[in-house]
Amino acid sequence: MSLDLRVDRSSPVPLYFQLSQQLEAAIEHGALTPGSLLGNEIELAARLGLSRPTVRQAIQSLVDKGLLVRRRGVGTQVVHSQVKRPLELSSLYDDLEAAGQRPATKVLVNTVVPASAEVAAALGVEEGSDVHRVERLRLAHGEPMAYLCNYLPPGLIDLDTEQLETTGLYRLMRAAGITLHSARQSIGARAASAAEAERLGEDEGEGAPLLTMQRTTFDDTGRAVEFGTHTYRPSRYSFEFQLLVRS
Amino acid sequence: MSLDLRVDRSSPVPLYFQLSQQLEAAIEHGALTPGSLLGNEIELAARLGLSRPTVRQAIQSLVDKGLLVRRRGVGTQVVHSQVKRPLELSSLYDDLEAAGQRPATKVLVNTVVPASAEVAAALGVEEGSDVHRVERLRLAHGEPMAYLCNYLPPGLIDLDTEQLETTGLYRLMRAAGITLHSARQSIGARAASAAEAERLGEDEGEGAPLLTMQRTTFDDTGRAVEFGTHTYRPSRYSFEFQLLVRS
DNA sequence: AAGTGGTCTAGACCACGGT
DNA sequence: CCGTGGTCTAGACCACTTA
Repeated sequence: MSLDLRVDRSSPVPLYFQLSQQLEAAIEHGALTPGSLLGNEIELAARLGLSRPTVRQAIQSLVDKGLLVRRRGVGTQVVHSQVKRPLELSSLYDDLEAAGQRPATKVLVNTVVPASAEVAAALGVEEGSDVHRVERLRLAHGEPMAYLCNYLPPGLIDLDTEQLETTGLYRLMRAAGITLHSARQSIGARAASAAEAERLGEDEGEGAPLLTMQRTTFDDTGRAVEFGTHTYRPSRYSFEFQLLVRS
Repeated sequence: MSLDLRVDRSSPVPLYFQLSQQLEAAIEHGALTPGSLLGNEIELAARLGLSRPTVRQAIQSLVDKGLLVRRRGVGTQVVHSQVKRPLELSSLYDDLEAAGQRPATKVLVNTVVPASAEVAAALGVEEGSDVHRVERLRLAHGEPMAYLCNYLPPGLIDLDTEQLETTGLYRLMRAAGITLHSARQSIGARAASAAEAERLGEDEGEGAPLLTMQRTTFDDTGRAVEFGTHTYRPSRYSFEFQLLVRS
């Protein structure tokens, strides 16, 4: 059926990006079915009036996303997949909002404290120097879901309690011009203390299983911009993500 | 210091790959320090006798890995980082081996069973059709660390109990010519049943917190090749990984 | 204004997979 | 053998950052 592809050369959007978006959309809503061939690059380039490298760049970006597979001597195929989106550095707030869970946040603490050894090591600052400390309780449908304790280096961002209650920390950082780049995460589990169980509303009380996550986030210059220790109610939350095999 | 870079045109290894490997090695052992500029692409291309697109391809691959950052009008910098390796589809066996933990495996069950509704949905086979079922206990230093229950579609791979005890499932699949492509994971926590606690040697017994993981793995044609339900002793294991922000 | 990366072209030859 | 993707070249112009 030949797929209606076209590029707009007067647009400021790069040509390869226009093409990759259209291909992705075609895959998304089923115009390109799993397993179907994409047709060779030279023909595709000729049809669109583009050079082969430009077409390759578009296709490669979708291969990197895991939507397409290329095989020498065969061609480029749509992956056969239940595959949807790759793992990304996600915000719990955004995750909940996307799931239609109506997230709410209660800021418990928003202050400046001297950095403990652990926090200093994670953020790359002097032990005992001032860092921001924010403790929040995240609720969904009025039920506690997670307890979030975060540390931030000073002077990076203005931590307004009201803003923290209406949006996520990541969104605030991005709005402050910080380009998030990578994060190191550790996910584990342990038994709750009596105080933790109480805080999260776990009826089981002390000893109830908790899902824990520690994360240090870096901006594009490699500086640590946030260190967080989070605990989740496992009955309410789990981490779901998609991995791609690195080639 | 100018960094001793060179390419071997008689090698079958692609030029861009030779270059990216040398740059990565230079970053790894500190010849290129965090924050340092890489010098402009044109000059680098001229110095190596390569074309600019080839040099760009080398640099881009390191940008994708999170080792370099590019800025228009500024240049290409080494990321400032504690950043090491990106998240990959990992094998518990390989992880443990890399950590010097001397993994051992005890195969508890290796049989063929009719697929339950959950397994059938995950593997994309008919409910009640035959699937392989493997239950293993993974030990490190002689201590139980995880209980692994996996299902595989029939006819994919020869599941030899002896091989399963000496290596990981992923390595067996790769050796059988299966190209792993992506996986969908869910990580959570819950309380152990009495039997589970016993199996993992948790003294706390029933109610002890467990770290749980469910994973469906797909090959490069998008077919599900493995579905697993794993439980880990949280005192012995946690998931550690690095995320990159998708651009 | 100068220098950087971002995009794009129009070719070329090679390696691999299937016939 | 032919067709595919994989790699590579030698240019070009543009957009952005910094001084």
